[in-house]
Amino acid sequence: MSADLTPPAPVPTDFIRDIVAADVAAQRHAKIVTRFPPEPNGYLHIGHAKSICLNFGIAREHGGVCNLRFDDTNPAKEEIEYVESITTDVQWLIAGWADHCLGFKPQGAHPAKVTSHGQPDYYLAPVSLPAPGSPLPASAEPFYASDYFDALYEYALELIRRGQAYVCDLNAEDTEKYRGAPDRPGQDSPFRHRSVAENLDLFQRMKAGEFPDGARSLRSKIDMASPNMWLRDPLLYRIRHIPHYHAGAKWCIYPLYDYAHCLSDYLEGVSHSLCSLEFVPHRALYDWVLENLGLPRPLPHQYEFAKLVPTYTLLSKRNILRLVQEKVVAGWDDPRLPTLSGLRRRGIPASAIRQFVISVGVTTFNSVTDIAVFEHAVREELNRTAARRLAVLRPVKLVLTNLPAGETIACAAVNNPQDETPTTRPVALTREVFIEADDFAEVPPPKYFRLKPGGEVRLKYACIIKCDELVKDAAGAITEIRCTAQLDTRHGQPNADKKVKGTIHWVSATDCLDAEVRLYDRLFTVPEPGAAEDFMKVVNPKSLEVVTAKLEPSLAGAKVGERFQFERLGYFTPDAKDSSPAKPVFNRAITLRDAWAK
RNA sequence: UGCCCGAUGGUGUAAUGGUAGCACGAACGACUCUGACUCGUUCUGUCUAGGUUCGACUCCUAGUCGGGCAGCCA
Repeated sequence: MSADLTPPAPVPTDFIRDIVAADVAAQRHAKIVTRFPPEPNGYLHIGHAKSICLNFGIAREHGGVCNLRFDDTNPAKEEIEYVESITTDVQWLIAGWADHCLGFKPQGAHPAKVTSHGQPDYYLAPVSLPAPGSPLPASAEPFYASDYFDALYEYALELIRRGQAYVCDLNAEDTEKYRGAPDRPGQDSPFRHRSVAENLDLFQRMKAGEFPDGARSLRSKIDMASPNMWLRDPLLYRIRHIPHYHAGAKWCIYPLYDYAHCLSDYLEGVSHSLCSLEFVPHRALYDWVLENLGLPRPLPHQYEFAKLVPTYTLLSKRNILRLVQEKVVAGWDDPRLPTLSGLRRRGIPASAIRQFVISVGVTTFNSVTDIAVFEHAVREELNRTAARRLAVLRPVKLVLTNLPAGETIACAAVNNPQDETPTTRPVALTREVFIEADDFAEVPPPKYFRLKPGGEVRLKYACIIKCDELVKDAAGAITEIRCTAQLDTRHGQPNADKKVKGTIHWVSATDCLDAEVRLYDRLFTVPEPGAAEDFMKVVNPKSLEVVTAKLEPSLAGAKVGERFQFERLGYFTPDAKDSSPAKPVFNRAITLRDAWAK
């Protein structure tokens, strides 16, 4: 977790931040508490990054806290693998930016019985840090909705006592029939008018495991004729005789999202509960549960915003899972995927992801964001921070005929021209070098600045060379380009200022490193793969190209997490899984902008 | 064809009854030991029709178009 030296970008306001600011001004909450509540059933992607940056952003702007909470109320889908990856990804994304706002709870802690305003209540606070910004103790852990099952059960009992919930014996099919349709009112369940005593008895027996899966459910008693389908006596609990990855085998009844989520927010003292637009119809239910329990503390409120939809990418967990299962990609962390682990492995800095999702803004309009906005944020960050190195992806041999074999000419290469006081490193020019195949054309197209027969070009950081002659094999392919080096055009030499139109990169053929380099391109060929009949049919067959490149020797020490600009090519990082000193593997995060290619 | 939500350039977003701005993108140009970066110029917008008002992107009405809602998923 390195410090982020990015100057604090001005945070644009939005309608949610306006609401929070008004609540702060009115002192409606003792503290601003938000939460990021993923279900641990998949990996986090860049869409989640928008939610993370909103929730943590609001917390940090108000000296508040944002709890990481696993919304794990469906044991059929959730796995420990996902809680681990999600925890890692969240911490990576906010490191150096909002890590001091991350809300974790003491290990093993459950909501405590407390008294609030003279009333019995439950509450679970995040660990309190000795000083603001101090690191979380190793004993802290994320919040889990499944830690609230006891409290949730007590609240359900209370709802029953208040006559607001009942045990229903309808099966799933009949429940659906009774619910009616959006343009047709539903019908009351025949079990809607059971006595409180009978409901209490039945619900306790549900918990005790007396009934099979689906035999009964606990339902809210709201309005079967409501125009809002989510108010037609929605289920609160279902019976599932399966163990839970976190709660163990204790339960066979599990709460549903709409019941668990609002109460989880309440238990944690959440002030603002932010979710995406598809939950708008659920908001009335969120409020109903909280309001009908007579809770003593201030209630959290739900606000909704539009999801991020970038072009040329697929964001739903279900679809990403399919790409993984059908081996279109190599795993959840394949660098072509928009998962946070994939983006990290590809070499995308967390700060660029943050900058991107923040720049997109927060509204209630379902929009599609041009992926170019993301690419711009990545380039802007990497241009500022990445050290420059020389590397040749598709090497062609070039011989400097006036330079004796074995002689080396010391040159100084700038590490990052964007630094206020750029430093340099030595690179050695030798008789034989590699240049990029693209940088030579026997028959140059119009306006070609690079090397051509009889032409001159500068070898970056070295000198100007002139192309004298080509050596070809029997098939006519160029095997060697023979040039003369104009050594007096080196930096500090009399003709250093001589101008040529083109400058190309190079690597010494006798002092270089072989490396596998993975060149990634968009995974899909169309802007909205999700709108295609079958997104499998619009997968880009050229999304990955692997080359054996020649690298300048200093790249031997490259470490995972370091990012480099290979000059004139793009930004690259060692692959976290496959790269080793003996066999370096680099991933291309993104190319440089290339006006010439167009 | 019930209810809810939304609509500003190619894209995203700002303007909260008072000059429609910013960013991405595109085109052209300058600069350049990265055809990068940087800089300059240009491009394109308030869904429609009424109404309120001195004045409407903003408020009202109707329409059009788009999205959402009928899991014992979240």
